[in-house]
Formats: sequence, structure tokens, C-alpha cells
Amino acid sequence: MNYNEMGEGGPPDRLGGSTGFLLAWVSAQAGERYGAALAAEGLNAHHVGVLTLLTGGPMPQSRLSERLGVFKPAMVGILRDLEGMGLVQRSPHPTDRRALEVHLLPEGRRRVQAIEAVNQRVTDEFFSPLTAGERDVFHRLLTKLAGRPPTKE
Amino acid sequence: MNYNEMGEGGPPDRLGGSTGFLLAWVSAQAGERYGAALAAEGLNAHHVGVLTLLTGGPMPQSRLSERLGVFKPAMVGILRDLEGMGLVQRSPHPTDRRALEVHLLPEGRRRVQAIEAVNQRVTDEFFSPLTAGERDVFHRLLTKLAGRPPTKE
DNA sequence: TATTGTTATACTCTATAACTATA
DNA sequence: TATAGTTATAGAGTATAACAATA
Repeated sequence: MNYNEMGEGGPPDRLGGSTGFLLAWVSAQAGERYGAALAAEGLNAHHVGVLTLLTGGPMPQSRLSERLGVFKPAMVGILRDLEGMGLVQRSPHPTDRRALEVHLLPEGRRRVQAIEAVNQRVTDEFFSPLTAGERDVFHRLLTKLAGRPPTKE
Repeated sequence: MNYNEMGEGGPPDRLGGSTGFLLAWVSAQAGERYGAALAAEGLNAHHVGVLTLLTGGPMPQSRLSERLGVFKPAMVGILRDLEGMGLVQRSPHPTDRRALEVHLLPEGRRRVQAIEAVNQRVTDEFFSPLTAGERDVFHRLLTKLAGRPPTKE
């Protein structure tokens, strides 16, 4: 279902009453905006996922696949992109010669900061219908639904 | 990004702090559960969208495509499915001989009620981490984000 | 000339299989 | 025998093109 094309003003009346449907629709709208902002940077969600994970330190390619829920063949292309942009580097794993360890290059770290700025801007715009207090509540409720201990951004 | 495979307990730490990411992750989880429940009924989101829209009365095929944001060629298959299940019927449009008007059959109306029961059950389960009051708040905040006048389920 | 519904086709994403080189 | 990374391939899902019938 293409929630983004379902009408200009919002979801159809007869479907918009369900909380689950609303959740899907709002999330699709947000994804559309984030995606467009990232595309302007030449990146997609996969790229951002990899870069963000690597801020915690280098990681073998196989763990990146696991952590992001991306199949290994797809990860090959993602890393080729990022390496082509000079954002990451693949180097031999110190002990396992089958594996490649993926490092975040300085340019990649700068890009992560740029992404965070974009994220902040899009978030501020997207959640502008809510007051600051409402945003906190929304974040807290999402955290509860995600089944994690509540932590604030 | 396959948000459903990103770990059993929740989104990765380094990504889960952003409200936008949390929204995408929670929505993907919900979609996964709704999708599984619908699949057990032999339906998908497109089928449900069509059936739900038709509860308001018959509609030409072209308007169904518009309202659901589904391309016309895809709608052909969706309606073939639903007609095969005996849930809808396509009949000649009274005035425009190019068009086909799609009607909800009695069996289709019963199925809509079954879907609503499934929806209610999955919703209750999915939002069980929230109190009743929190669910209302969540629904209201989603409605504000969807840019519609607040209406309750 | 434009629109409805259809078929045919292309393109993107995602998933699986199979191969190599290691372990 | 199993795993890491790769290539090749298959499959959904989705978008476009083109057509016949009608407006």
C-alpha cells in the first residue's frame, strides 16, 4: 500500500480511524521526508545505518549484515557505495583471514555529523505539529512500544 | 532496511535514540504483526483497503486506484483476487460503459467485520505496553501528525 | 483527444544458490 | 564441516508503455 499517495490532506476517512493504520501512515510520511533529505546527500537508509553503527568502532562485514538485518549480498553493494564515496574502508581482519573489517574514515565521521544535522532538521519540521512536551511524550510512548528501557534523545 | 530483523529486543542502541528511527521501527513491528494476522485470513493490506473503502458504497475501479494510491495494473490483480474469493463483484457502470463499478458482496461485508475483529485483537495486543490513557494520547498525537482534525476510534 | 480497464514490459528490492578462500 | 565475502540468479512488488473500447 502506498500510503504517500493516498490523498493530499491525510489518510482516507474510513481507514484513518484505526491507530494501527494511522501509525503506518504517519511513519510512511516521515520515511518519505527522511528518504528525500538523505537522497539529497546521495545516501539511503542502509548507508546511514552502516555509518551510524561504525561510529562505535570497526566491525566485520558479517556483523553489519546481522545488525542491520540486511542480507550479505546486499551489504556488498552498500559497502562498495560507501567505499566509493571515501566514507569507509575495508581492511583485512587481524586474526580471521576470511573476514574484512570495516572502518569509518574521517570523511565518514564528518558525514555522520552532517546526517545528524539533517536528521535534526527533518525531525524538527516533521514533529512541528506537536509541542515540545508532546514530542517528549510521543518519544516515550514509542520507546515503551519498542520494548526498551526509556532513554531520551 | 529490514527493521524486523534488527535484533530480538529492540532497535540497535546507536540508532534507537532518534524519534524518527523509533517511529519507523515501531511501525514496521506493527505492520509485521498486522500483515501476519491478515495473511492468516488470505488477505493483504491492498485487499483490506479495497474492502474497507467499499463499505461506503460501490465505486468505479479507477477511483479505488486513486484512493489507495495503487497503480491501475495492480488493481486488476487485487480485484481478481477479491472477486475470486466472492467478496466483491464488478458490474458495468450505469452511465459510463468504459468503467466497471465494484460492489461489496454480502460475504465481503461479513469479511470486513472479521477483519475489524482481527484488527481489534492485534491492536490490543500490540499496544498492551501502554495504558488505556496512553493509547488515547498516542492516537491523538498521531492524528495531529497526520494533519487531520482529531477524531477518536 | 482523453479516459477505463487490460496486457505486456521494465525496473527495483529482496531473497536464495553457488562458488572461493579460509577456518 | 562451517563461515566470510562474492557473484549469479530468482522472485516480489511496483512503475511505465501500449492497446482496445468508449467518452
